[in-house]
Amino acid sequence: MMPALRDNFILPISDYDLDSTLGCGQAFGWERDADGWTGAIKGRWVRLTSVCGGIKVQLAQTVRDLSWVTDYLQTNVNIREIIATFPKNDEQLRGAVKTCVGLRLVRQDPWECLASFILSSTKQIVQIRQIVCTLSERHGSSVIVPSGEKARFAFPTASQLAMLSEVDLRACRMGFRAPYLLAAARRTVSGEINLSAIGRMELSLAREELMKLDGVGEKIADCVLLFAYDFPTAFPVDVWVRRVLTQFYFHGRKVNNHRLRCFIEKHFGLNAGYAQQYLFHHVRMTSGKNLSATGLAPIS
DNA sequence: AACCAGGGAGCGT
DNA sequence: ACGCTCCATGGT
Repeated sequence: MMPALRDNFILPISDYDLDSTLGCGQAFGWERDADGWTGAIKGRWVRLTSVCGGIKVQLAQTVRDLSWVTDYLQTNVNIREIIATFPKNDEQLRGAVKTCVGLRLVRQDPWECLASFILSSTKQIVQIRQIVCTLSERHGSSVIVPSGEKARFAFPTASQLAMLSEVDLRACRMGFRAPYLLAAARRTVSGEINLSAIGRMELSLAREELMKLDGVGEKIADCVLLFAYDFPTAFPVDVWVRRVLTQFYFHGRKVNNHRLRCFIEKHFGLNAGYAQQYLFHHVRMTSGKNLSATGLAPIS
């Protein structure tokens, strides 16, 4: 029997915190208001609200198939099973997990994720959001929204960006990242870099492939591998993660990259990427720094 | 008003 | 392998 045509659903799920998941800097196209988050998945308008027992999903049009939403939100993932794969005797990590209950990883579109993270270098979360928003408004396709809702725009496709000029991109306030993004778009369109094929590669090869792109180093490659592709051991190391790793596991002494990667590989296990996300979120929340500029403070 | 944020390229060591 | 500077922008 076919499921009914509906434009709103409740996804029954526990341990899913929308605020930390959509606001923590893994995806940049979501907008928060008083009671929920609005964004677009695969060019379709979506509004998500935390309700008792799950997540309320509102759409602009009726659908039968919700798999594009559940795939994005990864609501089929059993987070307890993931956490159970973390190292048993790591009290520091356990503590981080405890302070971040409900933090999840979502599964993003590879191009949008790659482009967003090319834009992320040396930028704070609010600024990345700002750039993504401007870029989408000016160069992305408009999305069908329910009556009364404000206009929304999908993140521009590689083809949409490839035909622009560096000047057009710089006008979206992305500075020196403009030539990187433009080249990535053009090389994606030309097929020189094949984003679908990357998902089928072995992790280290996929990483090398992404790092062929100008403006994509280890950190950004790992973000794309973790947030867009199914590589649960990808482990992005930014300054925050490096900081928390040296504190927790190296007595605050500095470690070279090689030793750090060796440690990560042998310590965190099958779902290292999730562990990274908990450590990242935890250290940012507890660093004592003013997070108002990061977009995290008003969310939590 | 200088300085900071903070990833990657490109350099020199 | 390591360290340094620059990049563009917006916030403090």
